[in-house]
Amino acid sequence: MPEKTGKFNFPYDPKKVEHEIYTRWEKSGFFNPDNLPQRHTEPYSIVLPPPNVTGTLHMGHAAMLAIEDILIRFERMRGKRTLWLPGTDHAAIATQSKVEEILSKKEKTTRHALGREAFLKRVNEFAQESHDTIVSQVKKMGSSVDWSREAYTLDEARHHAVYVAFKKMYDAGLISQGKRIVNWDPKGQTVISDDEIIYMEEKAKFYYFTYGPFTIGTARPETKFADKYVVIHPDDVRYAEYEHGQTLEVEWINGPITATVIKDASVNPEFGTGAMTITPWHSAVDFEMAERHGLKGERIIDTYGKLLPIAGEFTGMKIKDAREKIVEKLAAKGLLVKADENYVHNVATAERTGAVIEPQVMKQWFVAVTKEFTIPYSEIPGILSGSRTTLKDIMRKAVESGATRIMPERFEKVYFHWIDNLRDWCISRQIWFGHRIPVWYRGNEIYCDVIPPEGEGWEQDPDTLDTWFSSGLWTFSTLGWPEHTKDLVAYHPTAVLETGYDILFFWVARMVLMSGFHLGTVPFKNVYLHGLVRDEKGRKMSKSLGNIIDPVDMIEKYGADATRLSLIIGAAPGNDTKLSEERVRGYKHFANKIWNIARFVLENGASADNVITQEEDKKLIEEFDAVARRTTAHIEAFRLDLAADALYHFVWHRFADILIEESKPILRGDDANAKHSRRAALFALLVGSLKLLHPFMPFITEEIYAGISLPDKKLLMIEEWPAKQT
RNA sequence: GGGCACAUAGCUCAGUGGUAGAGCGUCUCGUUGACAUCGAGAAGGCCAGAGGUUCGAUACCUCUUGUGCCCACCA
Repeated sequence: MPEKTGKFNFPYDPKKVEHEIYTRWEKSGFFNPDNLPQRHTEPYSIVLPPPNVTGTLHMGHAAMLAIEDILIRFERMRGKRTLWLPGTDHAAIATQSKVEEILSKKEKTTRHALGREAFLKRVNEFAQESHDTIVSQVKKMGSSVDWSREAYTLDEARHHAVYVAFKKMYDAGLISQGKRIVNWDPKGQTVISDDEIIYMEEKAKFYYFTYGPFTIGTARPETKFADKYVVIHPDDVRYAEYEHGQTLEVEWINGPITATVIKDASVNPEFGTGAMTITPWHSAVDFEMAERHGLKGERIIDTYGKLLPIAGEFTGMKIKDAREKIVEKLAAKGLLVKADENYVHNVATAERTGAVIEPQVMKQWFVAVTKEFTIPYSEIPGILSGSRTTLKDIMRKAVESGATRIMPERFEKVYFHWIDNLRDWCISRQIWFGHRIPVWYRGNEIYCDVIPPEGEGWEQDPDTLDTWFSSGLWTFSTLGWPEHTKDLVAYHPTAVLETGYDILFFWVARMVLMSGFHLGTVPFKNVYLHGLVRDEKGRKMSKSLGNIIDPVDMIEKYGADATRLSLIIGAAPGNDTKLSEERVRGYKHFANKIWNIARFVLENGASADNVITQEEDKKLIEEFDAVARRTTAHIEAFRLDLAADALYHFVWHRFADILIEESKPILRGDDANAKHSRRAALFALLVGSLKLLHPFMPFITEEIYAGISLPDKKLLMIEEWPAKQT
């Protein structure tokens, strides 16, 4: 009877072993590439997309951690000097609004009541708590990140990098202050960028008013007080009798005004009556039109969404309340022609606060994306060192040239399309949590530098930077830039940036911009975009739907390995994944299967002492080698889903169901040679399978491997990958 | 308005120029020595529709329909 190896007699219990295994890995020091054995030479790096310190990790984060850990563990076993650099993101506006929400709900107070300093203390406390939770969750997933290099977008080193970056771009003339029309969030009391806007479909009333000889259409009567320009298309025959620049006396909301006729080709003659009035201060399109013709605009709405004194009797009213009243007044004056009740349009809302965006003309800081500058050094194909270029050009060429490859490829088109429509990036925010803008004022003097100016009377700009400004530097600020560090030389550009397709523009493009400008290189060679993790019905997971599956719950119940596999198999790059608890449970079964394979093989006396002598056993090894090569090819092609699926199939339905079953009679038979050889084959298959499975299921494979006796055995995480070439 | 995808077994999805695969589910049978967190087997698909290219198309091209997403936004 075969000897019983006690350890394998019990069902596999991930909960018992996972924490201990992670500690073993951490203690080994091998997460840090500096400690890897000599065979690990060629650097390979991934920076972890830093989770926001706004709370806890969700399944999307878990998928990200699983994918990146697979790539890192795979390359580490292949002998690369792997660095996976972790960190967290202060997430400026997201974190600030979260804390403000807590303050208003639980303590009935506001940030203004607390004051800047006290409020920031609260935010930092909150951020610290979130950080600690996130770190523990990252560990639970088995992520082999180098904690010794952990970074935070708001820590000292990153703060320095942000200031240096700002200063350099300021000096190059790419960052400047400008009075332009911006997206004002009246609830958040800050400006936000174009990308932070969500358009919501809304049914509204569309009014037609008499405006002198014209009938004009509008959905926003409350902005019309200062409308002194009536715009028509130059070729519109209905209005041919009116000249561009002609003035007319018209009766309007608060009495007669002088209106000027403007002819502009951007007017759509098909829409409404083909005649409109414009409000340059509160509409981006109107603002541009006004700029074209040198028209004056007036401010009508304040930063709280209330009407200014220009509104006369309506002064101080909220725009929503004022709307009906103004229509009533116009109707009373006989100027209302009709109202269309079924007008559907898209209204811009703020991503964070949900408030309706009120365009305003304000002085803000911008990054110029189409302004030419001389790039001192460039490795980006198509952009020569010392040549004139633009940030937009850098972003385009980086991907166009193939220096950065986006997967799946279809997102490259999306990326180009976005770049073509890109406007200057507004980077100042009127919030407190974040990197304060490194600019100081004294009277008419302005000073920009990494260190504050000397002398009396200087006031620092109260605004902070868009969170994506600091995350744009992430691939190199984490490696010690602006210092010319060893890490920076070895690990930049990084190998892969793996993230959700939803932040392609926010983040990926900004990193390309920043790395291109500051280093003259791309930030990463590959962009791997994963999909969203949805529930089993394909809905987004959300609190209100109550369909959130918590990764920590799944790990507690089924183990990290099963959780990882459920997020990998069936998840092609860029495609959304549907996850259900059933699936996770299914992969727990698979973990148990692996456990029992090991138990069978080891209990039947297989060990490193056996030698393969039989022809059919050699064939088994060949079969395994083919599986190893196929797995390797899939991972190299970033098809982790296919790699994992192929392994799952081989291990369960080939190794367990067929090879082991066929081995039983041999192992119980009388042919000593056959028995010996088959033991060797099963042993080789077991050890090989553990290696192939390790990147996907690191815990159980490491645990089984620990129970096997082998000469020169190391931790499985640094053992050699079975397939040398594909 | 512009663009990008997707449509394959009940469900979730692979796939390839040579008339289809997996997992889960369903059904039947089996099994006290690796594992019931199991095994063997079965049923189940005009590969969305139409046309074209080809000796041959689920796969390549065009159109149609349906679904999802992104961008822009017209007062």
